[in-house]
Amino acid sequence: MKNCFTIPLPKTFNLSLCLDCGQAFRWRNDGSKWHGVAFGIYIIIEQTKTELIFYDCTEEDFNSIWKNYFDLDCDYTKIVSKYDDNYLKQAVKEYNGIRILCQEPWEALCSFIISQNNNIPRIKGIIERLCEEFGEGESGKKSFPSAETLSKLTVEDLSPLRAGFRAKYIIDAAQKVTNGEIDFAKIKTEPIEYGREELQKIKGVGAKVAECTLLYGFHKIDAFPVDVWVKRIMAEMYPNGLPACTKGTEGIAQQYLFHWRRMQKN
DNA sequence: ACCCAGGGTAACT
DNA sequence: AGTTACCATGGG
Repeated sequence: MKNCFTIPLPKTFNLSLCLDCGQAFRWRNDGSKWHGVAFGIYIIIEQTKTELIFYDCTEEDFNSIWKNYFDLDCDYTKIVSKYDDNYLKQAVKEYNGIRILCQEPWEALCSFIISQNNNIPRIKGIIERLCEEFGEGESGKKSFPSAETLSKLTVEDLSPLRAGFRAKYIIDAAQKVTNGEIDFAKIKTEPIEYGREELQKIKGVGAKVAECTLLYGFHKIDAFPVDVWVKRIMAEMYPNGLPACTKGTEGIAQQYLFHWRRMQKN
């Protein structure tokens, strides 16, 4: 039995906001604790006033997975302190501690293919069924199914997911990733424009899904996904574009604005 | 019954 | 090059 691993609470960090702001879809909360799976590892995490507790977690697992997953080497305090306009300041004031998680590229790609013309509760349901049906491990703790696994399936095989017209897109993405048509290693190292072009070769991947994949799966924090909420934000608040203080970190500004706008009624 | 959801595609002007 | 119907599904 592993022990738990505890670290002092990082600055500009809020566990609930990181896990439930619409960037990752496999986390559930149970009182003050959050549980979920990333990189094939099941974990329970709790944030207290002063600490972050990783249950059943070794220091090795923390260093090799969770430290990176929560982007703990990035100084978000420095980034958000640059915000010099009232909307961004307000979003950070209300939702301080959102970070861009470093998810697995395939999980991010597949998840945001599922997200198209869909809502977050339903996205979570489809992904949960996807993992239960085709992932590996104990029920409730299963890994996200690999592209290789899904590449061998048919649209009919995916019918239990109730993913609708997105099922064929999932299969096409899995095949292109598995047969090397899409090269994740190169997308990671090349400038963002390369990933934009490559990812959109997948059926059902347009500009927005590509942008989400680059932001959440490849940690390209200058990616700027524009969904219906961000579209509203840009029309209502930034008709002349994002303020200059977000240059190079547009994806982080996007996450604060997206969550802030989505949480307010109307 | 109608509208919307972290959109994209194909078929139109 | 810029619009528009349509795509499955489920909640409000």
